[in-house]
Amino acid sequence: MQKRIRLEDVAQAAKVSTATVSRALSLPQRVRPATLELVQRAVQKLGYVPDAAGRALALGRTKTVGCVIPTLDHAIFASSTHAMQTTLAAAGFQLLVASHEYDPLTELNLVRSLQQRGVDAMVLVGTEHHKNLWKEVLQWGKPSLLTWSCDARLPSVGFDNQAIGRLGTRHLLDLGHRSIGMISGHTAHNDRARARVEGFHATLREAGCRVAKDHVSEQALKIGGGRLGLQALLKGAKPPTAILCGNDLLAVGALLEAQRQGLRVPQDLSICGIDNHDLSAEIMPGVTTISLPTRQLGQIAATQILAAIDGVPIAQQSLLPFELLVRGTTGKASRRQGSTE
Amino acid sequence: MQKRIRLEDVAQAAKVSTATVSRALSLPQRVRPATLELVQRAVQKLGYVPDAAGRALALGRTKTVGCVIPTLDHAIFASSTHAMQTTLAAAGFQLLVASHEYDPLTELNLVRSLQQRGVDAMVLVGTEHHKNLWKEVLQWGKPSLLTWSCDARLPSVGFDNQAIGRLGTRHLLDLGHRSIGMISGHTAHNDRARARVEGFHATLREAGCRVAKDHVSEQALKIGGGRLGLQALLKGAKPPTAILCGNDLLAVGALLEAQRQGLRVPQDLSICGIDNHDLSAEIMPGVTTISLPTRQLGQIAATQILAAIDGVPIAQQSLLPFELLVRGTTGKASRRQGSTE
DNA sequence: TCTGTCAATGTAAGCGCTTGCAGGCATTTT
DNA sequence: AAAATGCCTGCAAGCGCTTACATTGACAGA
Repeated sequence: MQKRIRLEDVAQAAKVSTATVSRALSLPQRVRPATLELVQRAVQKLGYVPDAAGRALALGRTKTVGCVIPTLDHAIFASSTHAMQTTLAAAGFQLLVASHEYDPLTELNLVRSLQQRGVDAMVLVGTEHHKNLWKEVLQWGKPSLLTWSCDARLPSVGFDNQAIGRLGTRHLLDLGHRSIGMISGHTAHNDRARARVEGFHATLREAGCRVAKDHVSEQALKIGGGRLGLQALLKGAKPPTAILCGNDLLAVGALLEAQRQGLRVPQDLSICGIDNHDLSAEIMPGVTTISLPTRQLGQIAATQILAAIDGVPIAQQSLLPFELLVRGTTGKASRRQGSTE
Repeated sequence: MQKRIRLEDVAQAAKVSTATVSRALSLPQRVRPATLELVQRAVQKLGYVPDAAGRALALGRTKTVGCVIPTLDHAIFASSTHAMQTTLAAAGFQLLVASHEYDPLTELNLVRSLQQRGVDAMVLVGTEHHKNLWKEVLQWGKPSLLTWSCDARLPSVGFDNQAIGRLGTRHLLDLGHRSIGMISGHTAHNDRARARVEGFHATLREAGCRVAKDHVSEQALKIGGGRLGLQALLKGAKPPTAILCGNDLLAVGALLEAQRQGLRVPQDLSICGIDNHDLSAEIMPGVTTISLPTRQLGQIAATQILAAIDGVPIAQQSLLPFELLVRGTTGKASRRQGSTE
């Protein structure tokens, strides 16, 4: 294992000073073409790779953005994160991703660790965080960005999750359903899930519908959770005739479970998801869902954060649009269903 | 934005030297308890956060591991990567993840960028890479690890992908099928996919079965790909009676498409996947698949890489076990099917 | 020919941290 | 009581890079 090649080695090989090499590499136009050539040849020959630590120390910037997300297991975060990464990479920035599995303390530690590592900016998901996290991020002195939700305390690019919940609920109401349930992700430490449930409740309240306690079930955000959720909702005395699900995996789970139990979807039960997961379009019947532009979210977040790093003032709050995609799992409430109350 | 707090500020506040502060933080037992207390109080009061760049420069190590994967979009990489991250985090290491979307040149650049950033080790996926990547990784001087596949050139922890292809094919043969097709992911730049296809071909050859050209279709690794793949295979003169799919998303796609076309699975068509995706267990009928311990893969990879960083010699090749999970999408070839040839 | 100008290059001072070395002091050993 | 032994602590050198400032030299104008 030969010693690492430093800028100085290149300088020696090219018979110029380290300053010149440095300039040749970062400001080629400030160096005579002949010299540039010389340096490049030396770099080539020695296989020189600049050391980011040294540069970071000298510059005080690392060309790195930290991103702390709840989990990589959901396709949805994978997709927005990936879009961010791509956009940042195009600008020469590296994305440092870390996930905390919905644990606020872990999240706090991840943020600290990223700050230590000198990231130039930080991207967070959601508004609910450890108390200290807010404090430390706000007094950090480098740009931070909230995603998925919006909050006045920090520039944000995300959704009005309550409105998402409302849209889904509205759709079911419009179909004539009056007994509507919800299968949500766990709302502890998850403001997105909570807001969607709030939207659900608010809309029903405004429509004059009562929501039975046992018409809402919290489950893990996966297909199995949807199954369990439906089982729970069906156990009640008056099962709902329509269900809003916190995401599409839950919706698919509910759909599969309904089919297993011999319920016809949508004749006997309507199901609406959120996310527009790949699967929802493919399965039979197609899952009615609310489509969120997640790639766009990542891309916009990246653009904003790059602007912020450059000191350009950025929009405080960007709310992204979303849209209802009616497919096969939602249908008119039957006469009998609708009349119930 | 107040100036960043440095070690020296802490030293001043605690009225000791920077050396003592440094030691207090990294080797507390080599400092008098009273002094330690003093330093800790100062750190606390000033909210000091050590700068990783400075430390990296002084130490020559960054406590960082780079990981370059094809994509975050597949649950399967998300899962192994996540497991790695967790294990590394427990040891105080950060994982730097970057994905290249199956583009060798992008991958090369990512690797270089990570090397620049001074990662202490590198984790790669698969054996197929840009020519220069191999060269540069091998002469890099820090530990690297291959995952998902194995290759003698580098320590590896992964699967015998050809054997995986064989196992699936064997299963279909054992059920009496003789006309077997395969829907694979794109094999360009993807040695895993290619090895599985090879296993498929080899097993059939050994069994004396001919594989028609139009019995193998390459598709994008998603449900839609599975649909298209099945359509392609059914177009041929003698459609196969059983299909091996490169992963479970393809299998589910094939299943859904078969159902749409009125084919009964498994009576008219058997389908076998690879991966054991969540979905496969939930959908009806359950998808027969080969289950791969992906979380374990991530965990083992992390453990190995940590050992390598510590200079402990590690196993050159770790092949992980996998297992056939027979569910509802594969069944005996019907008399008529079996007799064909 | 001399001076002023300007572009190209070199010199050297850090960036924040760790650590080998040496000094200072208290406790033991002789 | 003097010398030896160790434990703490401080001093200062450097890790690899950038950049303000100094220097050099070429060329234009006088």
